[in-house]
Amino acid sequence: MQAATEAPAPRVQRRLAPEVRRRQIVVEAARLVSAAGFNAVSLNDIAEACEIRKSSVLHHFPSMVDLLAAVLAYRDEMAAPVQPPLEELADPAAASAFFRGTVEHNAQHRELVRLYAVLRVEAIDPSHPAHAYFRNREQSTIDSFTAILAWKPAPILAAREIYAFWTGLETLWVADPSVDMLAVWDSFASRFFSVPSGPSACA
Amino acid sequence: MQAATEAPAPRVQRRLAPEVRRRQIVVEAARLVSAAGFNAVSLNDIAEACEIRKSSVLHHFPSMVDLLAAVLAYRDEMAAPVQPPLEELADPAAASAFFRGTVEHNAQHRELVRLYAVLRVEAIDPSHPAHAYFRNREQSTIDSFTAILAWKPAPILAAREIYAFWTGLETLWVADPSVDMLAVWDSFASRFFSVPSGPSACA
DNA sequence: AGCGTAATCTACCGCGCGGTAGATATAATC
DNA sequence: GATTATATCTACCGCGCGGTAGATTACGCT
Repeated sequence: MQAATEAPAPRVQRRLAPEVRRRQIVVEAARLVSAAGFNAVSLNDIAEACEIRKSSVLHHFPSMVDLLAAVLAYRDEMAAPVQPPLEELADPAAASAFFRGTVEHNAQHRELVRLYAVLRVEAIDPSHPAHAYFRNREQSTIDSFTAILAWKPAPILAAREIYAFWTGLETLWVADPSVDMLAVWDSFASRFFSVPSGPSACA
Repeated sequence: MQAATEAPAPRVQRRLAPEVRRRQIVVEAARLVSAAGFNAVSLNDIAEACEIRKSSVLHHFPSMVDLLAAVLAYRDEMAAPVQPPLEELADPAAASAFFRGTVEHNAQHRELVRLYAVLRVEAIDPSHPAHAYFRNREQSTIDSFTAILAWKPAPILAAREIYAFWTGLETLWVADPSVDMLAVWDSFASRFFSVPSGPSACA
């Protein structure tokens, strides 16, 4: 029966290169925020995930809002592997393939999709620190879609439709991982990208 | 130059019947939560909106979580005007009309739609007090849709598709009121509810 | 091995949080 | 008008929040 009830955590102070630590903080913050939303995550939560103190987090990021900005930049960096020029997507087949490929890609990056879905809705509130970011991003995304869907009778309407479905599907999938996102996408896309005036469309 | 720099708020203590006050608290809480999410609203915010103290709010509701439950019950109460039996919706025309009518109805109740959209995503987190509520609600909604869409080749897939689009569209509309929700809905529904084997479908 | 930089730490600040306890005052009833 | 029930109030509690100040210590460099 040793009397040693002490030393529950033999912590050793470990020092990381600034860029390494910064990256770790951003990654852990993204993980926590994607799970519970920015409003539900504290400086201490992030510090604990990195096994440091909150003042050390603030040494690398001046404030929580700055850290959130870094998280958004991190998401952008991770979620844009390839972006072909819009001119190459200006017909139904190319557009369909592009969208499907992106859905396929996102289906393998659950956490990033969840981060986007959660923050986007939280940021509807104009006082949310990510409000402007998402307003701009949403606008430019729908603008791109409108350009891609120029062959549709009502491109703006179609762009809003596909964006609404896309985000709705991702949210559904984030809430329930058992949903086969690609199957639901194909169900939608088979109608959305069909050309009803074509010779074989009504077989 | 009157020296009276006092009495900025000539407050009079007003007493309301419990059911009236309870209702007021729930309505104001719903308004605030729909705007910023449950995580961003405090007891004090709600009390101020009712022009009482937070301890008075807690006199009517034992805790914030109980108040949230009341808010959810309030939403259910407001958002279910008529619900025809499923058997009457078992064909494309009836289903299409039912869905369209509900979208039309929701387009006139922005705040309730926003409340649902915001809480639903916040509650993806299992530790959120509304998590179980939305898990159940989402499941039963998709189950109902599956029954209504039994005439589709893949009813479950179709149910998830229409639910994803619906919620995505509502979220898009909540974030940007300039979106014509009904027009985007019709764009989607005209394909979703069309019967490609019909004689006039490909005119 | 010794030095200097700076990443990390401890300690603290003011504030607002959800919630509790008990005093006060409003309004219905007799 | 006096009595009573209770809605509302004031005051307080412990805690965790984001953020600051300054001491400490790990590590690269010579």
